[in-house]
Amino acid sequence: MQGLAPRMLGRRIERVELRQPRVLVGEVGRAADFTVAAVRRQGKHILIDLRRGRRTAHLAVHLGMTGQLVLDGEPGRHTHALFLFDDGLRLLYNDIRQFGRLEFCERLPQRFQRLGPDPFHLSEEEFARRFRSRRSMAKALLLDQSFVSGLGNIYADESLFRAGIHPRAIAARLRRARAGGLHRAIVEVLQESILHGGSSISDFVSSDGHRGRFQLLHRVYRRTGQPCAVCGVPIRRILVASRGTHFCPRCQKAG
DNA sequence: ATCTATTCCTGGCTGC
DNA sequence: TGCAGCCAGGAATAGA
Repeated sequence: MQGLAPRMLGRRIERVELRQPRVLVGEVGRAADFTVAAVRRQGKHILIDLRRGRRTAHLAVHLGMTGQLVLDGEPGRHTHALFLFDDGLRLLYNDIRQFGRLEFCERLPQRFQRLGPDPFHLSEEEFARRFRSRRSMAKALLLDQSFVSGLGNIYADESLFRAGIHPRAIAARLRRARAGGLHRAIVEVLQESILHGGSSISDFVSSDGHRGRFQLLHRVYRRTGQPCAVCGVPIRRILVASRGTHFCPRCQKAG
């Protein structure tokens, strides 16, 4: 997103080419003739605010697992939309598994109002209060976008590991200090991954498939059977909220 | 409120 | 070497 904004801001969309209807919502072609007024993020959604005279609209993008927004790349077999700007800049939306969505809308859909707060904009106290008011499992809560927005499977597992909290721990049963520690772990993990380029969309240009440095930071995610970096006990994998969940059975406690 | 299962889809992996 | 079968996963949805 940070890579997208400087180049797209103020540019007018001259032409739109659409390939795979499945990932497209609304009449994406109507984005033509609009100018990019802002590029921002809400949870896992990237919002491209558009303006044409007094009219406003949005391109709302959710990358899902394998979606990519690519500037000036070559369109391939997984390119579903192509935006050509007035200065020759080209924006591609690629998505291999088509779990992502690219939507054109005049007003943001309801689901945006249901998005919970960004972890960065929550105080530790507020997070702990919200967290301890819920009776669901810690991992499920972190994945619930109406509780906090922006966390996916990787960062949920990594945050719980750093906080030493078992993914199946009941949120309401954790002591306040532990809930606060979880908020610190979340912010730490997110900041660290951003620092290592994990969230910079323009870095995804490499066609060699999502191999960012952030993978080197993972201490539990997809490390099943490998020794815990802290205590050496093998990392375990279980299902929580129908999601593959990785944790250290010694370092992460339910209490 | 909160749980599970299901659906979408493709590439990567396993095993024969 | 080829190919079938299985699996992951974000979020919406249905049903408990």
